[in-house]
Amino acid sequence: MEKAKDDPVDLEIIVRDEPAGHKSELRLWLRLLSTVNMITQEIRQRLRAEFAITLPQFDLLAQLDRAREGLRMGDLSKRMMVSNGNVTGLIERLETDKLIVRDFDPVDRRVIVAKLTPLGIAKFRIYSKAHEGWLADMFADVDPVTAKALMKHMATMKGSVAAHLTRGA
Amino acid sequence: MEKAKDDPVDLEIIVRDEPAGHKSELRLWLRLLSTVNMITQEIRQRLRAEFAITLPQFDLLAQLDRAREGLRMGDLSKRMMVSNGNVTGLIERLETDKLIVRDFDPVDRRVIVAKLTPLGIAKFRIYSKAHEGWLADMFADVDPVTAKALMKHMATMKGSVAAHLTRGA
DNA sequence: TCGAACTATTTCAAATTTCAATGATCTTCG
DNA sequence: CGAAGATCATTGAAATTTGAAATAGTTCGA
Repeated sequence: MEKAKDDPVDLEIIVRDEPAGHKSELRLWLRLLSTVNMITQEIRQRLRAEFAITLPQFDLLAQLDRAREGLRMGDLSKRMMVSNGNVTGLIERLETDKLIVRDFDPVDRRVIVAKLTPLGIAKFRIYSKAHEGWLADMFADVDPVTAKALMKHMATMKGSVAAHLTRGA
Repeated sequence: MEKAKDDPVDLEIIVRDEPAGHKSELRLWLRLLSTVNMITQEIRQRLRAEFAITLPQFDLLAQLDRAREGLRMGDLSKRMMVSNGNVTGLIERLETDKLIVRDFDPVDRRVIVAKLTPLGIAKFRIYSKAHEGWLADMFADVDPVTAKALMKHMATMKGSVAAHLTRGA
């Protein structure tokens, strides 16, 4: 006796789980997102309260600190994962504050390279140390084993995501 | 023969690890952040391309979809982890599009409750299904064991962070 | 070498976002 | 009751952010 496609039980399951039961992925995503948001807001608030600097500006300084020879606007945009126009505005404000400078590339005159000034380096050193301390505080109850597992599993997840992007497949 | 504090090797380690060796926390944070950014940008782009809706608007609709009886502006603000003023602007645009409505609370006239319209419910249902599918795609290479471990470990991390916030301890 | 196709950056409009200040309403307590 | 203090939401200014269009410069093939 055949059953399959007309089995009422199967239909019931299908209806309840429309359309493909991806709830667990959604839950994982929401947990990831809310945790990151929580941390982000805490850092934003502390940067403002203690150093009167915004989080996006801190992020940009951090990129330049890691690349002392400077970065092109486009590279900054890619590394920060924000739009080109966004970087232009941030750079303008930081240049006004004398924390960075813009230099034209003599070889390719379309290219602009931004780098930290000595003042920018000095100030970021201070911000950066505090920032690391805040993270260590917030992660204090995460034991090393858990942290290590997270590093590994997040690498897996990041790889999966990167492999399934619409654009940069 | 005593050694300890004058041991050159120990000093070397200390110097290299100034000021308190929180590099591993920083690395974990950056990995978390970049992964979430990658996913966020992908979802933002797909929402725009396929449904002509912005990510913040989708997020707000999602909150209201989970609370069919409606939410106060302040609750929306807390759940979305954004400022009060931000929610006001988002709600105004969504109200213009007839996706949500605002009602005064008859008991407490300071309170405003936002809820989905039937149109909002119908449209969000479509957006939501697509959204879940995109997540499932992006997480396709994350095996269930890894996913389960991530759920658990992210709960630990979220708890640690929540316990060490400046504000809402 | 000319011009079409690319590439790097800026510009612009609209939306988002924060933070502080304001307005309106409630609550409490003398 | 009635004012001080607390709560809820909006407003306004400045910064951030996106996405598309515009600018300027480079490259490469006919």
